[in-house]
Amino acid sequence: MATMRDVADRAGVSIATVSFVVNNTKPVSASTRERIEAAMAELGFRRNVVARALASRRTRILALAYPALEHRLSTSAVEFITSAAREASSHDYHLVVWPVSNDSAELADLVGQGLVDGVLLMEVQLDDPRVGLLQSMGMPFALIGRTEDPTGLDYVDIDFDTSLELCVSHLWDLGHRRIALISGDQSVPSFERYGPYVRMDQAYRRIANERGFEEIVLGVRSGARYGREIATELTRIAPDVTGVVIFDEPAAAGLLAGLHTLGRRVPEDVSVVSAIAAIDQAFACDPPLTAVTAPGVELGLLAVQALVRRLEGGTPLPPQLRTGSFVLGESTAPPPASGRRRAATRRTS
Amino acid sequence: MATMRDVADRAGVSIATVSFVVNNTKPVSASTRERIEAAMAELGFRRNVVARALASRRTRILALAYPALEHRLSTSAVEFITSAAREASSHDYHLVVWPVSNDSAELADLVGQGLVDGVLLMEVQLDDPRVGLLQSMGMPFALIGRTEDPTGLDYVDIDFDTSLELCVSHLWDLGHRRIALISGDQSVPSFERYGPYVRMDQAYRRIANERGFEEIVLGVRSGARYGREIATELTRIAPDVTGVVIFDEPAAAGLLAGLHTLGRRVPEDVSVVSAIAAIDQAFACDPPLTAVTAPGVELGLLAVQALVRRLEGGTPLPPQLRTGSFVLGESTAPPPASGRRRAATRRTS
DNA sequence: GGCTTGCGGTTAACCGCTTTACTTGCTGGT
DNA sequence: ACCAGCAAGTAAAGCGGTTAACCGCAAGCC
Repeated sequence: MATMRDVADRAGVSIATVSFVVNNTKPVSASTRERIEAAMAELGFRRNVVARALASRRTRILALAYPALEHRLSTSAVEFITSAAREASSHDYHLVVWPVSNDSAELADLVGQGLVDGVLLMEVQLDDPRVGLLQSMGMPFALIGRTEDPTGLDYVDIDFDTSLELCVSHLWDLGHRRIALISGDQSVPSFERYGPYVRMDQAYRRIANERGFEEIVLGVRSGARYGREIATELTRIAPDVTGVVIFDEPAAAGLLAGLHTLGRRVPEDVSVVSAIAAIDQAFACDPPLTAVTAPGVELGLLAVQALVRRLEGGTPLPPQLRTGSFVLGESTAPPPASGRRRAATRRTS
Repeated sequence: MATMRDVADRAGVSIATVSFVVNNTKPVSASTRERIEAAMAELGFRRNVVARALASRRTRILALAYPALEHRLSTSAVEFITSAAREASSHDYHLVVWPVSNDSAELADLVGQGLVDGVLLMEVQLDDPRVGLLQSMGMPFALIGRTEDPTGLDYVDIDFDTSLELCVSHLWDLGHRRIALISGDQSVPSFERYGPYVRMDQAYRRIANERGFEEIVLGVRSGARYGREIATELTRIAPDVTGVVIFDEPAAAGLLAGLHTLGRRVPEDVSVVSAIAAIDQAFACDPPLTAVTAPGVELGLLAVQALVRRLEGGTPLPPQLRTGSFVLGESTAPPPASGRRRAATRRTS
């Protein structure tokens, strides 16, 4: 590979001048610039990013740190990674992936190597130790998700309130008044302080309260098999529920299958809305799921933008909350007559 | 961050000696080593990987290049990336993701930057231009997938023959004799030279020939909605088929849903086997799919091993073909009586 | 005792680029 | 004619390591 030295020699200038035109960092006369550009073209010059990183103390590499253990929002994860990498590349950054455990020693180790300028933190816990760690190491970062009190931090996240609002409104407008939420099982140790579950829960309780319907919340572990189980559980605990919002992608499909096995028809007997789904996933279900899609692509992009903004010293990007788009499937319909009667006895907002 | 200079000063040795103990690259007396290690611990020294990369001309960074356009084997992609990253990290390498288009100019550009020591190529076409490019640039690489003639290349891939054998044997042993393959639609431009489809096709024709059953091949575009369409197609074209092997994860779910809609029961009327599936995905279907899982984790690991081996100058790893594991679901059963009769008139191998 | 050897370290030359300080040649104001 | 000011370039000092070459010294050998 040709170096700047080679280019400089060939153009008859000093190496510094080459640097100036490559980075456009100091004015250079048109004629010299031309000679240099010609030389670069002839030699097929590409600047060595490692040397540049060392000299400029900025590697232009970002890390995406995500817990390898469990991929809760897994289906959107590829979209997310791809989107983040593309956006990074459009800002002339690279993206490395760090599948770190929640153990922050591992993260400290990686950060200490000085390979990256900034870190994107996925799957943030409400009291995530990694946040404090990065702060104490002086490493810029942005969150996908957020801690309990994310004031002053750069973050992007799903707008759980609006997402759930979309789901519930849809059911409500169809006439449902017994609407359950199936969310993460917070008795599972690693789930108990998981932001999305907590926030979805809060949103549900707020909405139930506002609209005046009874709160029915079930916890499910992530995974299709658990979705099947929860179908039984739901039927046992709250047989009169006509509308279900489920917040776990794999479990949603399992729920559908489970209800089917139990002889409960969807959507005739029960309507199901998935509060998070990749669009293709929703289509793969039978019946196709009515769902709010996961804004993975958008979040990946925004997270990188926020981080880059911070790194380049611009005004920080304000926190971004995003909702996926509502996709009408065939898993929702007006409640059966009995359900509707029940509803009539209640306050209708 | 403490530098080697700091450590050297504190331990009262030269910076070279520090380098030798850090890299264990030259013998150092026990006492000096101890002093240096103490100094490192006290200062919290972490060697700067960028400086090391520049000096040693090895960045210890690997790139994972994958076409961002379409993620055909998408569900296993996260597993794959994670697994590759973990394996890389266990060899003290980092992994950057390059969602490049098939345009090899983009790849050439990235390679030219000198950031990485080697490249993992995903979604390799039978006549992938990127292979020649990397060779001509002298950049070590390993393939996930393989070109038409991969002789001399480092690659890992799915063992399509064995995978399909598992699927067909299962159906055959249940008594099926009319067994169709639903694979990628090779009339779609970007699919026509796609290795997995071609190889799965070949494997099917070979097996059909060996066992003496009629070849019935349908092409489907990737995606659940197309799976639904293909259900109709299948029923129209070959209504007497009792066993189906489908090689597209999203379409498999769609196929199930489509058959259901058409009133064809699975597995009573038709048995369905997915020749590639993430385990959770298979469970999410209704009925749970009998499937051969995608060996994404294993392939990610092996690909990195092959590449690292090449980089470190060991004897190259021979090509690795892997089959996922067979998962018995509830989408397969003996064929209906009429189907079985038909079969009896044929050669039973 | 003189000479080779091997051990444990040190010196210093890079790796390829960025960036600050400095030179040089002009222009122009007075 | 003199000096300030500016534009265009250059020289050189790093950035934080790696590594080849070298060096002093004690042991080993005849």
